[in-house]
Amino acid sequence: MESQDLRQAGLKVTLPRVKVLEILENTTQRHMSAEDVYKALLESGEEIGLATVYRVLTQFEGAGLVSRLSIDGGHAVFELEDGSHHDHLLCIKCNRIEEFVDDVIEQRQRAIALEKGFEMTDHSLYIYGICRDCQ
Amino acid sequence: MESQDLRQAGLKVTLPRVKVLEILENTTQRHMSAEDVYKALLESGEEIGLATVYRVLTQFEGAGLVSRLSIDGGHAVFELEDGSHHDHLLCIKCNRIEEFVDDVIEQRQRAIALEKGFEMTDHSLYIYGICRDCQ
DNA sequence: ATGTATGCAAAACATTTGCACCTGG
DNA sequence: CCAGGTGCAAATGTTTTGCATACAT
Repeated sequence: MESQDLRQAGLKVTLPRVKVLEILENTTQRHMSAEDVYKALLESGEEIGLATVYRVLTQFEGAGLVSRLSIDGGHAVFELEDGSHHDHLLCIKCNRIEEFVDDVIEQRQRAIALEKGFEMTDHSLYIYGICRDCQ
Repeated sequence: MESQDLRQAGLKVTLPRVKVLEILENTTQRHMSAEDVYKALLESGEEIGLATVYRVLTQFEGAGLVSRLSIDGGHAVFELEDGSHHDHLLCIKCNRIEEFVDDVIEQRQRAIALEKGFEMTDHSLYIYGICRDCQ
């Protein structure tokens, strides 16, 4: 139940937060922008402001419930956090997003950070291309 | 000489283009935002509009004279293109940007795209961390 | 009750665009 | 001369914020 997740995350259980979480959990589309979530809310008859959607998603990110991807600069999409780190492949034609995990890359990144004297805190990797269906 | 580079890139040699290119070539700071370039122009006494700086940088990108990096979503910086592909390490404290090349990662990316049926067109990899001097 | 959350409208921000004017070849 | 480039101001799209009101605990 969503209320539990919210309470555990230290967030007060409010209608907008429950509804946004419901949308994220029930969508077939794993990656949604704030606007997408907002539209989905309107479609399910919820009167929630776009500003609130942004606020809620940002809080969810802070609480570790979702993660934010920054696609092509100036457009964020959110995905439910499932604990498993992964990177993304994006189709530049249909905007499909696929996920992948690659231990070799993960390890090399750590090695590079070390070499350069950086304490790695995060990384972002996007592979852009044309997916099977769009070729 | 800058005029040559511009002509070769198929761009008419105009004052704004020459000046922007000069800034990029003479700055110690390899990575500059449009705003940075604009300010540098003002400081060197050039009256060039910010809109023009954006237009020029975009044309330069198209012509392969510079490449555009999209840092943390919604803020682009430009670097002179030197022909060598590389990725970036960013210090989250001092905003320093370092470059690196890693063939293992490059190759793995290609392999992943292939596996997923994507025809890879591009990729972006940023490692975030705290640099030696900021730790 | 009371501190937090929300809605709305307005602001912020980086970037782009329309249009009249200017300029390079 | 004339296509293309520029400056300015206004528009854009996304995200954030101020503030008065509403709500969860």
